[in-house]
Amino acid sequence: MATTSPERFAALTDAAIALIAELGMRGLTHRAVDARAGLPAGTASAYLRTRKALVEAVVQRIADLDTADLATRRVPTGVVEAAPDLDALAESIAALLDDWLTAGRTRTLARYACLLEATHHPELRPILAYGVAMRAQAQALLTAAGAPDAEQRGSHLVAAVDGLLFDRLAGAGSLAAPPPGTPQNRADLAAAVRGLLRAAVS
Amino acid sequence: MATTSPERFAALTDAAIALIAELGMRGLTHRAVDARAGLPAGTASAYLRTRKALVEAVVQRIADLDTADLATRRVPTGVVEAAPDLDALAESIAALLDDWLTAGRTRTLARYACLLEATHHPELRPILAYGVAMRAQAQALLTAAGAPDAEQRGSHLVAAVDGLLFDRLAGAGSLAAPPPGTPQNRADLAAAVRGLLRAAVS
DNA sequence: TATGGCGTTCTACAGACGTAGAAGGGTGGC
DNA sequence: GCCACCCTTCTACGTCTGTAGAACGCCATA
Repeated sequence: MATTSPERFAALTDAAIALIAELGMRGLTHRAVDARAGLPAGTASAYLRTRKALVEAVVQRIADLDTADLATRRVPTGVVEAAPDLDALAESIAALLDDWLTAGRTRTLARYACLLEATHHPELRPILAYGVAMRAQAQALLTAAGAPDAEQRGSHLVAAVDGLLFDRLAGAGSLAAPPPGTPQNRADLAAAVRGLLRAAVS
Repeated sequence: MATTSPERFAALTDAAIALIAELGMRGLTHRAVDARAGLPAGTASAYLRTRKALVEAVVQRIADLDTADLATRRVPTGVVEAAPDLDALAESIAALLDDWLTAGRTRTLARYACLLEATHHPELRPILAYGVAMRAQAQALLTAAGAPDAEQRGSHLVAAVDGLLFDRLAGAGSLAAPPPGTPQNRADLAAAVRGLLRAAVS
């Protein structure tokens, strides 16, 4: 219960996220977190005694960063009106995806690892927060656009966009896809998202 | 090098896949595989001495099962003609997804875990070829349908469909989504896939 | 200056893990 | 009937991991 220094706590969880991204869940150990964070051995164990606590802290941290991230990226103004500017929206979503593939790649990798872990550990459900937020935004958009079945379509839309993200992340389509961070990739992603948006509102 | 009994080998890799699905990559150990397969302790270690070999065998097995699975599910006849029956195709894709969420859930979970693992272990990448096969089919379809940018759109399509699968698997959309295996789920998936197909060919 | 509390750092330990090699046992050739 | 071979099974061992608790040092108070 020695949760006294917030920056120390943040350093630990960030180190844990980096480890998960680099080595997978298997690489997440108390000692590795200490080393990665540059803190004396035993620190992670003192702050988060059990491994469960460690994983839960990671999930909470990712969820917090995600919601903060999504909050700063508001949907472009004028988009949720009756005649939404789908192209502009597609661009901004593509930019988000590209960010999550480059600067935010670490967190994205860790998030998917936790998502998989949450399959058999319901207490990790907070990791789903980003999806919930995105779904809400999508459903609001589709409702405003007057699309039928906004709830269902919004959910499908988010899932499909998530698929694009995972695809680029895992390199499944690496044969033809441009590397993340390049203008081509953003353009390619924007084209894909544009198609998805158009289909959702039609 | 004692790879003598094929059914023993298959039992080991299947047990390994089940373990990954249940406990994640962290649960994949030689001893756990032995126990799960009901074979004497030390068997997995004898067949697949290093952990790397164990993981690679798992990946290979998943890839084999995937390609065998996809080979039996041929695209419905008359679909790749000039006027493809998108609704029928959507139905059959939805059926595949639903199968992979129920009967094939174990393998689906293990596949995503391996996909994530392949991110930092390139030697695992070439073996996970299920996406390649699906992409080829999608691109052939779109080409036949006369869609522009068939290659790019086919890739996006597969990624989006994969997103639907992962979404249902991880329960991200569990708030509103019907449980896998039910007719509602198949119908819901079919609706989503239909939208994606229509957008891809337009 | 002494003292008490509290956050930090270190040490301990049991169990699990990866890996290697020895022991065991059954089968085919001679 | 005997032997050699090879697959299987068992044992060994050094390392890593999770978890606990003791030792330490710092700061505030008296």
